[in-house]
Amino acid sequence: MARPIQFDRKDVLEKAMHAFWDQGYCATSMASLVEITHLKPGSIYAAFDSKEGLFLAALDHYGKRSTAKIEQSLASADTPLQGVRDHFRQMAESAADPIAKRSCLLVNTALEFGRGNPAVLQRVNHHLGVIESLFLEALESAQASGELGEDKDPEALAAFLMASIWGLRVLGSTAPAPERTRSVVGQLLSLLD
Amino acid sequence: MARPIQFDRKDVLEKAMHAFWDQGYCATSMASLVEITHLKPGSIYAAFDSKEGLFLAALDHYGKRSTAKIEQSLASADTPLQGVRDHFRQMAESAADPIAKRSCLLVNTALEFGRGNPAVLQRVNHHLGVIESLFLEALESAQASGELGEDKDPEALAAFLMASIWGLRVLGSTAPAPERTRSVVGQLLSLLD
DNA sequence: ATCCAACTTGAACGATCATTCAAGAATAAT
DNA sequence: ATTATTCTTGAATGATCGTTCAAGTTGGAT
Repeated sequence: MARPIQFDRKDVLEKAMHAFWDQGYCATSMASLVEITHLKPGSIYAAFDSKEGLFLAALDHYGKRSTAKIEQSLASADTPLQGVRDHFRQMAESAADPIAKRSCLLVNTALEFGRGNPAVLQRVNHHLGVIESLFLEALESAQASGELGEDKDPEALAAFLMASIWGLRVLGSTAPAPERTRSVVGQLLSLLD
Repeated sequence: MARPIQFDRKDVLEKAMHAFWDQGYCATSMASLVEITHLKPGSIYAAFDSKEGLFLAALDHYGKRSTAKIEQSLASADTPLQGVRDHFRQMAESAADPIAKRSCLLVNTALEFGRGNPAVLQRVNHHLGVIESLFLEALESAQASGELGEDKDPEALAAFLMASIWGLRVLGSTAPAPERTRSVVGQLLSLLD
């Protein structure tokens, strides 16, 4: 029995996410968020409590977005292992595209906040954990079907794949050479054979 | 024929480096740098021009420090390939130690500055390039002596090792489990066999 | 039609930001 | 001892930071 919210929350989160992704948490000012979201300060604070609140919401938005993309890669492949390969090849290609976003917001956040902010780090670890479990699931399924050798350790491989993703993301923001990224992906995927 | 500088430049750079390493460039205020270095604002600006100038100097200090450490690992090993292995094992152990510094200042910097600041990114890429060339040298030397198989590609492996370092550094700042890091290192080193 | 709770607005807040600068202190050369 | 030059000091600068709030606006409930 009152005035309903005027803005589209998803749209605002998407815009805020890109701002934080591009510039980092600290370097993204409230003034720029006001400009980007076309909201006034009061509306932002009413909806998200604080700059950190808005950031956490944007982080969750990013997390869901990322896991959905991976789930799609895995689901649309012929076999589980092929899905994993597809996702990494796709990552290598997008790293070559200058328009595609650099690095990974989760990684950026983990590094920017250090051990300083438990609430933020817990959220980051949660999303990273979900992603890793998707890979682990695929690897275990591949092993069950005989696609992945019995001598392989799915858990160790999943952890390794996560570390590789992070490395690739950093690689993408330093060396823009496409063949370089493809070469690294080729190396790491050879561990799945 | 004038008053000489009173402070030890290396000492100041070391302190500033740790501050930037811990908190990032943006989150490290001039006020905190004044406190940490025990210099007054005027002295800092006289010696380093600006906050960014001090940061670049601290970044170079970090770069030299890092390359020296790797050179030592490689030089003190029995064989080139063993030196590479030693360095990664050592990295896995230090990642398990909560006292050891998290992540890598070069990577943090690359991610924090994005494509925004060419001067900073160029410096980061330079230091990363030096480190990669050290690994490449070791791998080529190993191949020449027959320690590394002729079927391996030293350049691709060196690029892969760099990506792995970055992944490990991120891993260290998210999941503190030591056996996890050791497992990842084991996986990636198996590519050298 | 009226009312009231919720949302929106935009100016204003004190705090902190990086930076400057004039005055004081210290040294090397004369 | 004097001078010339540089470094050090610490208060002050304007800008920008995240945040608040009182006034204005809107729309569902009665």
